[in-house]
Amino acid sequence: MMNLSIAEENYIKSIYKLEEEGQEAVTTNALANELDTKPASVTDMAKKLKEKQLISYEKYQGINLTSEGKKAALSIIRRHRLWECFLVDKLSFSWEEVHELAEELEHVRSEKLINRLSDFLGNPQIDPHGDPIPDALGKMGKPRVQTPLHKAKAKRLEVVAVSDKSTALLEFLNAKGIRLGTQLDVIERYEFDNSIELKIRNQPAFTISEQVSKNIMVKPI
Amino acid sequence: MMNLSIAEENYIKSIYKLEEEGQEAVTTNALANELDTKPASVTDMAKKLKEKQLISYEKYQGINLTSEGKKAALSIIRRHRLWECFLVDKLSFSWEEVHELAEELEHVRSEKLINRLSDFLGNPQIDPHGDPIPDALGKMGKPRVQTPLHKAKAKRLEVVAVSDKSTALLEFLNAKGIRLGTQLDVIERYEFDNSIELKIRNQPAFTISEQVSKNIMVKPI
DNA sequence: ACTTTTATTTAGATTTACCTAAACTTTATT
DNA sequence: AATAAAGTTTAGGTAAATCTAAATAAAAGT
Ligand SMILES: [Mn+2]
Ligand SMILES: [Mn+2]
Ligand SMILES: [Mn+2]
Ligand SMILES: [Mn+2]
Repeated sequence: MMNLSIAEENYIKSIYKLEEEGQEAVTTNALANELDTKPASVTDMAKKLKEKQLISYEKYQGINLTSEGKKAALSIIRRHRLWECFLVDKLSFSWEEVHELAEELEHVRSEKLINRLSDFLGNPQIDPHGDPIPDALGKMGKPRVQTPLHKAKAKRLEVVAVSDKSTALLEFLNAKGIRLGTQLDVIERYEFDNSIELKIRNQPAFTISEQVSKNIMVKPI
Repeated sequence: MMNLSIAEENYIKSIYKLEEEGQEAVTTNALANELDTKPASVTDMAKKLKEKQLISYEKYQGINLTSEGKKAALSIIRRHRLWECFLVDKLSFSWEEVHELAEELEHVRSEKLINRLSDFLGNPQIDPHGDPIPDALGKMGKPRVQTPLHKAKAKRLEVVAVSDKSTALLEFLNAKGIRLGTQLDVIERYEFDNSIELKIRNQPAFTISEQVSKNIMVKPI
């Protein structure tokens, strides 16, 4: 596997993410938006990554990772999520603080370092946001059947992941007492704005917007 | 303190190192050599760092860090050495493996991260090569009176640091059983090539070159 | 089918961090 | 003091990663 620049790694990771979110072919605009850059820059980089055989790309046809590209993406994601575990488990950061830091730490490329880190952490399977961690060979468990709260049918649910890692959302969840493993009772669903009234065991009920519930992944208990 | 690029940080750190080694003003050539780059590139960067007020520099007169520059250098060195401690103490790397990795990790700039890391490690005072670690305020203990083995007078000595961090030297020292804290008996000094015959407690005596002894810092016991 | 809107690409610049080759200073040697 | 050698800077260029503005293609509306 060849050496990628930090910029190239960030592109690969974002392409992986958008593909995972369902995009058949990742569009120039979607990538520009995800990476907070301009479409023209994406087109430039697309040519370069195609040259390196990490993506398939034809003018106006969007982008897809090749199997080489997927391998690279999984390796970067593994680093990212292990560093997040380290920060939370060992340095007592909270889940809304670690994404930005891991965004930088993930670019230190050393197999040996990352495998030792994994051992040191007890080879964790999920990161602080509930996302699965690829193993040293790039295997990432099952695709994880993620039901977002706004589509869940059961009344009693457990939080298994959050899909948006922004500080804004995570701080909101902190304030409401929602974290990984939290058990929720759905009291009411309001059709008007798709808001949901929730209750956590000994606490008073509260309401969250659809925007929020879309980003909370749950499983029935 | 402004934001420095990785390249700028590496320059600042190298200037600090060369100043520490005694250079009144750091020369263009010395820096180019230290950073494995070309003198013309050093001149370019010198202009930029002067602009940012991190160094004082006049054409043909060499380079010196300003107090701002020193502050920046100490912060980078703190990060470098704490990561080295982490790698050795927590991930069981050996001392010859950690310099290159720390060379990358040091560029993740977060006060909070580095202070938590320091706490996590028990606020160590010296790194795996015997070098002192600046505290959060940039204080670095005493300048440490480092006697290189080739100049030491006493017969019984303890290894307190190594000044060259190359894998080559450190692996050589590993092979000879020399590490931090090792106690050495000087058996003989050969005037011809300044080689030194040494003995470590239960082991057979062996001889090291001046090249090596220059890089082993000792104190009498 | 034609037109408007949206998405994407190209053309041409910019910034950072390098480089080589040539010019210029400083220092050392006759 | 004059010349040679060594060190340093300038001039001009390259590659990566970005940008804006203009051109072109695809999609959506009528
Ligand atoms: Mn990143
Ligand atoms: Mn995460
Ligand atoms: Mn470095
Ligand atoms: Mn060190």
